[in-house]
Formats: sequence, C-alpha cells, structure tokens
Amino acid sequence: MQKQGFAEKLLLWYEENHRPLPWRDTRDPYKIWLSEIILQQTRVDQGLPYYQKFISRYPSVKKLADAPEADVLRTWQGLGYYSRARNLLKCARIIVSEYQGFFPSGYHDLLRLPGVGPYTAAAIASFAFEEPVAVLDGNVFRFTARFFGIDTDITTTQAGREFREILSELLPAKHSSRFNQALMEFGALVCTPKKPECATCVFNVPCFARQNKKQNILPVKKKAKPSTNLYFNYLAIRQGGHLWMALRDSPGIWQGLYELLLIEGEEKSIHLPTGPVMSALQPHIVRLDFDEEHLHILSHRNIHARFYTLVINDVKLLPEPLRQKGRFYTKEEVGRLPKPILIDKYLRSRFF
DNA sequence: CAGTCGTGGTA
DNA sequence: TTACCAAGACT
Repeated sequence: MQKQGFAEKLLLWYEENHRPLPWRDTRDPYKIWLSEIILQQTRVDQGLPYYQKFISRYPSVKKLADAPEADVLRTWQGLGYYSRARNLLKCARIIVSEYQGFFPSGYHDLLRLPGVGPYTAAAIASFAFEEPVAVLDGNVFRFTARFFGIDTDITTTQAGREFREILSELLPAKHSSRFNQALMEFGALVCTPKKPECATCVFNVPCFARQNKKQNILPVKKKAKPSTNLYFNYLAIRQGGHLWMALRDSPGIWQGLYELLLIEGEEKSIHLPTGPVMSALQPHIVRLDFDEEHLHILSHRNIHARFYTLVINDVKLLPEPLRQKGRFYTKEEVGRLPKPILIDKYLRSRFF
C-alpha cells in the first residue's frame, strides 16, 4: 500500500468517524497540553469530565499557576497517577515564570517540561504547532505492530526507535497533525486491544495481523509483574465534629494527598493493630468501631484496608502520635482536602 | 533498564 | 474471578 494512499484512506475514515472532543479542533497549547496530561494512561470517557472541570476552574495557564497544590490535587482526585497533577502545576508555573505564559513550540523545548515526555511533547508540537513529528502512543504502537507485523516488544527503547522510523516515513508533509490524531483515534475506535473491528476496518486487506490471524498476538508487550499485597489499618480519629488527617508527603503512593492515621501491617490480621501509636491513643479512646476489610486494587498493589473509627476524649494535649504529622479538620475542611479514592469512599459512607 | 505510580472498564 | 490495560513519565 502506497504512503499517500494510506494517509488519504486514514484521513477519510477520520472525517467520517472521529469523536467530537473539546480539545480536538483547537490550536490552543494550554488546552492541548492539559488534555494530553489528563489522557496519559487514561480513557477519554474517564478523562473528559476532569478536562471540563480543569478548564472551568482554571481557564488559563496563569490561573492554574496561581492555584495551591492541594486545590489542583483535589480537582484531580479520582484520576490516579497523582504525580501528573503535581507536575501539571509545576509546569504551569514554569510556563508563566520562564515563558511569559506562552508554551514553547518545539519538541525539544517541550520535552524539558515536567510531566511532558516523548509522547506528550510530540502531541503538543504536532497538534498545537503543526510540527511534522510522529506521535507514538499506545494506539499507534498497537495499530502499527498489527498492520506491519512487527513483533518487537513495544515497551523497549528499541521499539521506540523502530516504530518512530516507520511512522516518520508514513507521516504526510501536509496535515501531519490531522494524520497523527486520526491514527490515534483509529487505534482507539477500530484497532482496539481486544476484539478489534477487523470486519469493517478500512485497512483489513493489507493488514498483516488480519491476514495471519495474529490480532491477539500483536502488539507484543512484556507482562506486568504480579501485584504485591499491602495491609493498611486506618484509624478515623474523631474529636467533637473534627477528624484527624495527615498529608502523605513522602514520595510514593498518593504523595500529596491526605489520609487517616495509617498503621501499616505486615500481613492480614483480624486483630486491632498494636504498637506505640495504639498504646499512646489507648487511654483517650471513648469508643471504637471497625468494619470489614476493603480491597483496593492499584495497578501494582493490592491494598487490604481496614478502617477503625476512634472517638477520643477532649484532652488539651494531643497524644504524641497525633501531634507529629497531621491535625484535626472540620467536615468542611475535610471535604476540600485531596484524598485517595479509598479514603474518600470510606468517609462518604461513615463520616459525612 | 526495571520498578513505580491509580482508577475504572472489559472479557 | 482474574487478567489485562488505557492518548506515559519519572527515578
């Protein structure tokens, strides 16, 4: 199949079938950047409401740059991969302070921004500035691997070089932005991971995977290593109408979000957690309840969480463990804090 | 380079 | 139910 014929067929399909999305027909780098960060490892259906919220609360990069991190994380709450939100804010502040509020237009300058990797830099350079660079996301890798029958593991850097070379060659001189978006949309709607729509696919005749019935083999992707278990005992400590919460400030899961008092266990246990923290709290406990274990699944962790509700008496001097990291918050304050979805769901069922 | 980082949807 | 995985980036 000739290069020009391929591009023409793809663009024709795109005009007829693409989804109308708010960031699609704009050249506004702010909107394109925002949508691309939100859509990293995230489906359009899940990301769309967040995009609307962000545009509504932060209509410009300047407004975003002025926001406190906790507010940005609260807006991001529920989307996951929270480093994206922290880097989003970092990046906005750099755009304002070092670029006078205007995004750089070149791939290599964009690549230096926090949270902007090879994919996102190419997407912004292409969609906002019509730079003729190939945009390689999961959709493009999948379609390309199937169509050309490439069995290189797409998680390797070698695959990056190999696929980039093929797509750079395929990229038309004109309408490269449209071409890139079309290829991604095609992967998302037709050449899907499971049960691709080969019967109606406009490329089904020349497609290697279709010819060789290897739609389920390609693309080749290294398997994720199995999840490990974590055992979280959360203490919802209440005093009057207040609830004790603390910031997770160390790098790792849920950095920047707020949670209840966490006592991590080594293994599954039906017993009340023990240790110095519990000992310090013990004399102040007025009431104690607990409920069944919640299993919270992350991409690489299984969190077995058990929540304990403690009501403690109104002492002047807080027990030492409670003074160190967090403090008591009112219900209104708790509602505004960014929280892991696990914590948010628990509080909605038992606290609010 | 391998490990880390969320959440929700699908088969 | 289990496994996969979605418009990746960072360390």
